[in-house]
Amino acid sequence: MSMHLANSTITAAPPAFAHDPRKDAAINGRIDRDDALASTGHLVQFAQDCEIYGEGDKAAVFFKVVEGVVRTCKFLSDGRRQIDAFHVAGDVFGFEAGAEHRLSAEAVCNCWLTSHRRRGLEELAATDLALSQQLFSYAMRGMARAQDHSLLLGRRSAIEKVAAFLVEWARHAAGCPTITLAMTRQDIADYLGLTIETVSRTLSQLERDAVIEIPTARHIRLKNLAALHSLKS
Amino acid sequence: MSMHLANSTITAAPPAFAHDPRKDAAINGRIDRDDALASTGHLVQFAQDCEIYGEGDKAAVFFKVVEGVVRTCKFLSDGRRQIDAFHVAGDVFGFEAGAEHRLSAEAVCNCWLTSHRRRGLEELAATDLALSQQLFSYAMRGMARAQDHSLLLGRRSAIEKVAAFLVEWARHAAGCPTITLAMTRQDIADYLGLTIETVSRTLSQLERDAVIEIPTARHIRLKNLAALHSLKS
DNA sequence: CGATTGCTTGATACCTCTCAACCCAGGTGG
DNA sequence: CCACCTGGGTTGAGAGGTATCAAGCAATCG
Repeated sequence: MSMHLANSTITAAPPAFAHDPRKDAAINGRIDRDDALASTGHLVQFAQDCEIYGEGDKAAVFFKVVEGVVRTCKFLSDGRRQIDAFHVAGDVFGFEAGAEHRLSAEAVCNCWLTSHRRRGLEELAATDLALSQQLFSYAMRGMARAQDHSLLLGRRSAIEKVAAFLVEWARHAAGCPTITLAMTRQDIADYLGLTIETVSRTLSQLERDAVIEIPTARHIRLKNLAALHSLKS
Repeated sequence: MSMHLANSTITAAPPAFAHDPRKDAAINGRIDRDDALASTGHLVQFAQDCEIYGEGDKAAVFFKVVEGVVRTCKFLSDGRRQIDAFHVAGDVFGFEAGAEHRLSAEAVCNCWLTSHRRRGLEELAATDLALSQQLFSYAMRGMARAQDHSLLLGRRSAIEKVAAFLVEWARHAAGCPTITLAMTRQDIADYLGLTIETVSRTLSQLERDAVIEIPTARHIRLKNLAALHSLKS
C-alpha cells in the first residue's frame, strides 16, 4: 500500500556521466523520436521485485518503461494474485482516471523508467492537442489490452492460454525464434489464471509435442509458430 | 460481420410525437444534464438479439445506451463466445482507437440508443476541452471495467463469479432487493467464463443456502447481501 | 394441443488444483 | 573442494470442481 519510491530507487537522478538507457533505446528505435513523453520526466531505476507503487497509493505520477519489464497486479485477501499486464519498453502504465492507483506495479527485473507528473501533464494536455491525443491513445490501447486479456482468461484451456502467452511474447523478440522470459513461472501462472504446476506441465507438454524447445527455464525456442497460433484457437 | 443498422433499426427517426425515452431518462436522472452527448446523436432502437455492429465493422459511429441492455462480445472459431461487458443506461460503447470495431455488439433486450458520428466528434473534441476530457474519461472507465473483469475471470470459483455478478447488478437496481435480469443464463455464463449448467447449479446452491431467492428465472431477490459480498472474496 | 425455448437437475468424465517429492543451479561457508 | 542451503522449476498421485451429455420441467406461442 505504501509508496516505496525512496528506498527502491537505486538512482533517482543518475550522475551526468552515468549510463542513460534512454539513449540506447532511442538509438535502437524502441522510443519514438516525436514521443511527447520521451524527453520529459525523471529517469528512475527499480531493482528486481521492487514495488513501484501499491494499490490505493495516490496516483501523482505515472511511468513509461525505457528498459526492463513491469507487472501490474491485484492481490486478493487470501493471497491470490492476478497479474493484469506485463509492460515492456515504450509502454505507459499507472495512468489513472481517479486519484488513486487501482493496481500495484512491481519490477519484474531490473528496470529503467521515466516518471511523469500527472498534474502538470494534464494541464499541458489542455493546450497541446498532440499530447492530449497521445494520452487518449494510451488509454484506448490499455482498454484494448485489458479486453484481450479478459478474452484470454475466460473459458480457455491451459494449453490455449500458454500458447497465447508465448505468441504474445514472440512479438517482443521480433525475428528471433528464441524468446527470453523476464518473469518466473509464478508470474506467468498469475497472468494466465493457472497454477505454477500447470504452466510447467503445459510447457513440458509443448516440448514433447515438438512445438517448442526449452534450453533453459527462461529461454524458449519456438519451433513451430504455426502450431502455436492454431493452439490459441 | 456486417452492419445491420438498416434492418435491425425499428425506428431510426421516431415520429415527432412518438415516445422519446431520452425524456424519461432525463427526468429520472439517468442521464446527466450537462452530458455533452445527451442532446446530440440520432436516437435508434434495436430489437432483442439484433446485432448493432459486428467484429471488424468500420467504426464510423459509436453509441450511448438510453434504455435497455447491450452486450459486447467476441466469438471464437469453435463457437465459444466471451461477453466482455453488459452496457446499461448511460454507458458508452463502440468507441474505438482504430478504424474497426474490435468486438461485436448486440441488444440483450429491446434497446434505445443514441448513435454518434465518430469523425465529427473527434474534430469537435480538438476544440472543445470538456468534450475531449469526457471522451478520455469514457476510455479510462472502459479500461477499469475490463481490468476488473479480468480479475473476475482469473482463478475464481463458480460461486465467487456468480456472487460478484449479482453484486454488480444489484447496483443497477439500487435500493430494490429484487434484481431483474435482462439477459439469459447463457449470457451470464459467457460473461463469467462458465457453462450455462454451472451458472444454474450455482444459483440453485445460493438459494438452498438462503442467500438469494429465485421467484422467477429472471428475478432474483438478494436476501443476504453481506453473504454475497463475502463470497466475492 | 404440440412445438419450442429457456432453465434445472442428474450422472459421469476430464481437466486443473493441491500436496508432495525431487531436481538443478547458484551461492555460502567450512 | 565439498557440504549445505536456497530458490526456481519439474514431475507424480490423488482430489475436487467444472464441463459434458442427457433427461426432464415450465412457460410461451402457434
